[in-house]
Amino acid sequence: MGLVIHMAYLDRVFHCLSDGTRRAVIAQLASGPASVGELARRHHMALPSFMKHIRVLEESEVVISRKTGRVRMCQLRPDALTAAQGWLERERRVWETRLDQLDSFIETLSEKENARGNR
Amino acid sequence: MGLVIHMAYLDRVFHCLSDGTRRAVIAQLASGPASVGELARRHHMALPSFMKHIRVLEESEVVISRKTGRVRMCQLRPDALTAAQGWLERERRVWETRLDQLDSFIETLSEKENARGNR
DNA sequence: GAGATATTTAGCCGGATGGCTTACTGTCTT
DNA sequence: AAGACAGTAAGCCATCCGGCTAAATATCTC
Repeated sequence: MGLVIHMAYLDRVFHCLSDGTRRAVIAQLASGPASVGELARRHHMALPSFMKHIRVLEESEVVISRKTGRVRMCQLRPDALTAAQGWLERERRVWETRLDQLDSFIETLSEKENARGNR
Repeated sequence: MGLVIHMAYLDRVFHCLSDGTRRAVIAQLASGPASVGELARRHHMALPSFMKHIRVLEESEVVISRKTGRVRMCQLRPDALTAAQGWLERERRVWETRLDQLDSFIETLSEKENARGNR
């Protein structure tokens, strides 16, 4: 049950990362907070279009923003990318373990092969 | 120029990962190859719908498949997730470096603060 | 309080996505 | 050669995506 939520969360994070503009924003925010306006200026894009990206970034919990006066400042969340990274690492671990097992299986096979050859 | 291609590639990989069904397929393939039919059976889904996922997985170069006779076997590519993982790690590194710098900046500040206090 | 500034809201648009069914094409199996 | 089986092709459909413009809403600044 909590699993479903978790799934939907990964859906959102990876979807968020699947767009070049959003990845660029993340990259920029990694070196410090910035206002929506500052961020938008670097991407030849109308502000309302850009705002949609900000919303996606926030909904996927990669970015937080807070408005003071008329300017909204954005920053990366401390644990922004850990969920995505975590999933990838776990999968990779399974996958590599299996490859290792396969290797040693093949090794075993060729040892047997040798043994047979030495008969 | 090669950069653009690289971007589009990341787009595809992350988009590929943004769907729970496809992540489940990857998880399953991590523990060994399987046919399209076997894979489809575990996801209450019509085969043609499922095939679209397989196509996405192949286009994002996460999975390879080969048809022998009437059955198509799928497996993970050896370097399936490295691009995605690589991007995440690089971003995270920048982000953490900055946090460290921020820490030491704050530390410097409070040292100055102390110095001033000691005047 | 008028005007500049920084968003924000609303809504349009073409194209992609992710599900479906139905019909076709090969490849076994008997 | 007939029928079962595994996958594909074609095309329908609702919804989402990522861009746009035009108009509204605050919040400075003078």
